[in-house]
Formats: sequence, structure tokens, C-alpha cells
Amino acid sequence: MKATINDVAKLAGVSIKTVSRVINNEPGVRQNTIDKVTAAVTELNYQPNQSARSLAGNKSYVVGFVYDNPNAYYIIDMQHGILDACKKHHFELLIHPVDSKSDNLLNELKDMLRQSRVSGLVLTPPLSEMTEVTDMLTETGVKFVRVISGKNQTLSTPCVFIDDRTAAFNITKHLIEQGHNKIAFFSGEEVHHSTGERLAGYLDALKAHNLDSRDEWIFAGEYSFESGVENGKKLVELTDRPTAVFACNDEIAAGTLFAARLQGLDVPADLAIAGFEDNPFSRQTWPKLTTAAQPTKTIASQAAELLFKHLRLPAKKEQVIENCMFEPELVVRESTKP
Amino acid sequence: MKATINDVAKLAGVSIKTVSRVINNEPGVRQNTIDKVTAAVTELNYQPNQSARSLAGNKSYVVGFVYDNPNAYYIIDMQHGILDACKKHHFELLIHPVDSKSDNLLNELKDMLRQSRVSGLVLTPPLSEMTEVTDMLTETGVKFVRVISGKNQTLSTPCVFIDDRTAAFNITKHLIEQGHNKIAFFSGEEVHHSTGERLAGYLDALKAHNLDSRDEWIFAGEYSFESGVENGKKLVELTDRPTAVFACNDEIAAGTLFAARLQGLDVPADLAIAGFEDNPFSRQTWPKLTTAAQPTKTIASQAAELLFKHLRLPAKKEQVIENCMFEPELVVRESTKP
DNA sequence: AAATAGTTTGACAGCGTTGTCATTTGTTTG
DNA sequence: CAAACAAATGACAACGCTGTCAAACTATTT
Repeated sequence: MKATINDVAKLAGVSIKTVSRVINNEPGVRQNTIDKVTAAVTELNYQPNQSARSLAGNKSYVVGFVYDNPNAYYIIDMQHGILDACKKHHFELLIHPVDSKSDNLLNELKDMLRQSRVSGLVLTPPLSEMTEVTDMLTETGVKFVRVISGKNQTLSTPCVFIDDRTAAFNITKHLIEQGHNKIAFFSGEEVHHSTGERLAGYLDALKAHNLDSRDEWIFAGEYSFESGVENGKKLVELTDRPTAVFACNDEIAAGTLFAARLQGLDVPADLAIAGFEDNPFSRQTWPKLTTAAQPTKTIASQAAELLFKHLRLPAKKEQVIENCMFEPELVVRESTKP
Repeated sequence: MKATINDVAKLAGVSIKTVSRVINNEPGVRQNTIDKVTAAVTELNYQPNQSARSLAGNKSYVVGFVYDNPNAYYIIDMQHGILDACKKHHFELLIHPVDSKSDNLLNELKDMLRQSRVSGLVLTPPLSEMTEVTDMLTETGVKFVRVISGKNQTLSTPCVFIDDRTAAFNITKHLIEQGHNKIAFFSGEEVHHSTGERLAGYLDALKAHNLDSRDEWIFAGEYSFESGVENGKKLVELTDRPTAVFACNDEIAAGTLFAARLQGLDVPADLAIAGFEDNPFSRQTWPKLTTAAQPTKTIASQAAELLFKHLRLPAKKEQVIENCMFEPELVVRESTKP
């Protein structure tokens, strides 16, 4: 019924090993032979049996996406981006949500690696930024690519950098250009490097415009709607209240918006609010949110592509590690317009 | 390094076949032997090699989740619910987003089935409700479970039913009880059975309360924010305008909310709005949305469990098909409170 | 034309399981 | 207590592919 490599070999008049060579793009096959084999493959609509392939070759043709992130939009975009790359390279994708705060995280990951025979992993924040995790993976010998917050730099593992700092600088600059000189910063969790990077960008911009930063305008928090609500409430209690808020992501911004309404503040007249990430719902709030857009799906494909390159490399100590960087782009909407 | 079935057999003092029996819960092994083997398995931390298993047994230990749905929250919840069940049964999950409107849909699905050797599928609307798709799958012999909108009934394939009609009835009843007697209905896409079911429930409720339904109060649309905005704008142009809207899902409801603000209408004073699905953002709008909550993650686990049961069944023609049903639950929030 | 080196191909043994069927062990019965 | 049967276990050949290494070609040199 289903064609095997044997059928292809017979039809093409070569040995199964040669068919195997053609299928795996191994060198040292005459063009003429390649053509015969490919013809036979198409005629029989032959699909290699992945189980047999990985059993015999002790490889897996599966990559894993390990994540801990409550943001559904982000995860879906990441998944779809990785899937695109997987399709191109004939790999399969295994998704593996975890709890990064679990005490058992490392063991759980080890178990997963053991069971699921993935040949590589894509990691996103906060996991990609936790040294325990990356150390463990390096030790285990599993190859992985990380999406992390920061500027392009050479690390010993392949990375996709997100230049949050510059993007945050641009957002803050935009707020300043709208006439604001008292701007609050609503943080996300500190385990996310993005929080620190965005704060740095915010401070950079203040300094560049000779504005003072004030500690009481920098609010600790987390990447959630509720955190935005909470800090929004605190904000209005301040004497000499800031007239603008730079929220570390759109969820916080949405929460801040909610709090503003609770307090009877008009946005943007009484309080301008900017978010970060360009989640779909940043276009569905009233008013729509100014934010910094990052092309998550493209980032994901890039990360996966880096992983595939890395998987093909021999396991040498010394080698050039490929990286790439993305800079989220300012998107101005009604929540910060005068 | 990594333990094989041979190591376990040696340690337990039995043949590899017996170890295999124990691992697969096959009958006809003495309890005493089972214990010896399990002990050896734990001691060596043995994990069966999935590739070898599926090659030898010609089975796959992989289920697929095929979907076409732009709602990230829904998809993530489905994925995580299915994953929970998979973990329990030692299966892996393959995700496969498709475009249900593509001309090539059926071929694409066939290719995917051929390549990825899944042993079963979970389908959600609209795919689960497209007869071309289900027919093709039945023909191909792939087992699958569907999540569909409708009341519990016996079909030839296992299903998880969502009783949208009753839930829609309850929502409409709630609006009526708030004193509304002119209630508009904002539809989703008609390919989704849920649209028809929810409309039916809406009409049921009107009739039950002796209210007339009017054709111009039933708006065609789709499951999107934009559709809600558009129909919201149309709504206000009506003379004798409805005072309440039952939107087919939360996104439409959010759009309607947006349109209301555009028009300077207060929600709920001038216009009450109810949604459906209980997406997280239904709690993040202002005011928060009344909606019908469906336990997506539980639904997903149930669906996967049904699939696993079905996979174990021999491929007979005559057999009892297991089903189950969920009824979304009314959640009253500020968008409909007087 | 023979010798050499390089290139292309094939034979065959695994990879770690499960399926089949034969063998052993245990239990019941006349 | 042997015969007859059932229950538990094992030996061994697949499963479809890749890795290894030897064989068969081809091209180049002497």
C-alpha cells in the first residue's frame, strides 16, 4: 500500500542505500542517478518513514518549543513562525508549556528531553534568560536557540535578540515630544530581561532630553492587566502626578486604561498611555494603544532557522555562532495623541 | 548510557518480550513478574524508544490537533487541554493550523496525514463541522474526535457537543430580565454551527417571553472585533433602536462596545452588550462583559480522552460511540447591569 | 595497456521495539 | 498421579531505514 524505500529502489533500478543518499542530500551521487531516484519517488509518492529514520540514524527530526508565557497571542505567533520553518526543513514541532517558577522545572525538562527525543529546542523568555536552564541544557548536550532581550552580541549559543532598549527609548521620546515631562514607568516581572531593558531605554530617553527620573514614578509590577490596574490606582494618589505612563507591555497598558476610567481620567487628555508588543487587543481598547510592534512570527521563524543551522553543525568547541536582532517599531495610536 | 529494554530484561531476569508486555499493559503476566519488571524499569529510569515502538508496532503514539481559528486564547486552551490528556496516555501532540477556506484544504490534510503518521485527530469548528473534511477522514480511515456546536445526539463519530443553544437562551433571558425587549443579535460566520445554534437560542428566548423577533435586528457578520464595530455603527442608525445586543462572541461584543463609545452611547445605560466565550479580554474591557463561559481546556481534555478510547477500540462497524456535552455558563458582568 | 587514484554504488548488519508462535510452567480433572 | 488444558514466558523474525565498509566503476597517469 504505502511505498517503502525498497519499492523506490526497485523502480529506479538502484540499491536502497542510494535512494537513502538522494533523500538525505548526501554528496557523491551522480546527477543522472539522482534524477532517476527523484522520478521514482514522485511516481510512488514515497514518504520516508520517520520512525525508521530516527531509529536507524539515531536522530529525531523533531524540535521542541518550551515556553512559560501567559500571553496567548505571543505563543501562537511563535508556534506558527516555528512551524513555518519546520515545514521547510521537514521537521516536526513538539510544544511543551512549563511553569518556570516550579521547583521541579529542571527535572521536568530533563524528563521531557529524555522521553521525547527532540534534537533541539527553541526557548523564549523567561526561560531563555534563566541561566539554570541554559546551563542544564548545555550540560545535557541538547542544542537550543534563545529569543532574548538585549542588543546583538556574541554569546556561546545562537540567539535572536530583541532590542527592547532602543524601542523603549523611542516610545519615551515620543511621549516627551507630545509635551510630557512627567512620565511614569510600569514594570513587568524582573525575571524578564525585557523589563530591565525597557527601563533602561526609558531612562536613556529621559536623560537625553534632560529630564529627571524619579523613583516614585517607577512602579514594580508584572506583565498583567491586574498589575496595570493596581499601579494605575496608585498613580493617581501621587501629588504631582505624571501625565503619561509607559507600560512595559500592552496588558499592563490596558489595565492602566481601565484604572484611568475608574478614576474618571480621560485618556489621553488627562493621562497618556503607551504599551509594548502590539498585541491585537491594543487595537481594540478605547482609545487604541500606542505601542511598539515586534514581528513575533518572523522572530520565531528566524529562531527556528538558526536552530536548524546549528543542528547541522558538527559539535565542535570553536565555531562562529550566528545571531540576529530585531528592533520593535513604534506604532502611534490614540492613547498618546494630544 | 541510555537504558534499553534489554537492560531492563537482564536486570529483571526475564525476556525482553515480557518487559514489553508489562510496559504495554498487556494481559497474561503474573503480578510477581510485573513487580520485578517495574522495579527494574524505575531503577534504570528506562524510557521506551518511541521510534522503535512505532516502527515495530506500526502505530504512532502521536495525535494531531488540526484547527483554523483566529482566536489565540481558544487555541492555546485547546492545546493545553489536549496536552494534559496526552501526557497521561504517553502520546505526543502535533499541531497543525490550516486555512479552512483554502481550495487545497483536503489535499493538504491528506499530505499531512501521510507524512506525520498521526494515529488520530482532534478537530474544532469550523473544520469539525465541514462534511467534506469528516468524509475524507472517514474514508482515509483516520480516527478523529470533533468538538461541535449542538445538543448531545448519537452520531457515527465521537463528539464533544457544546450546547450553545441553551446558553444563548440563558443570555437572552438575562437581557430580557434586565428589562430589555428590543434585543439585537450580532452573528458570527455562518460556517460555524455555533452561529446558528446561538441564534436559535436567542429566538427561543424571545418566543418564550412573547417578544417579537425582527429581521432588521439580526445582523450578519463574523467572529471579529471589526464586525462588531461595523454592526454597532449600523445599529445606531435604526429608528426604534434596540437597547441591548447579544453578540455571538466576545470579540464582536468588544467591537460593539467600541462602536458604542464612538457614537457616545453609554454601556450599559444606553446599550447593554453581552458576549459569548469568556475570553480573558472580556474582563479587561470597560465595562466588563457579560458572557457565557465555556471550559475550553476541559473540553479539550475530554475530546482527547474520547479519542484515546476510540483509538483503542477495534475497527468494527457496529459499536457504541461515546459522546459528551458541555453547557456554557452565564457570567453576568457590568456590560448588562442596570 | 597497466597501474593508480578517485568517484560512485551496493551488501549487509544493526537500531530498539512488537508480533507470532513455540515452549515452559502451573492447575485442574478423572 | 498422569493426562489434559490453560496460563505465562521466551526465541526469533520482522519493521524501514542509516552507517560502515567493501566492490565496482571512471578517469588519470605512466
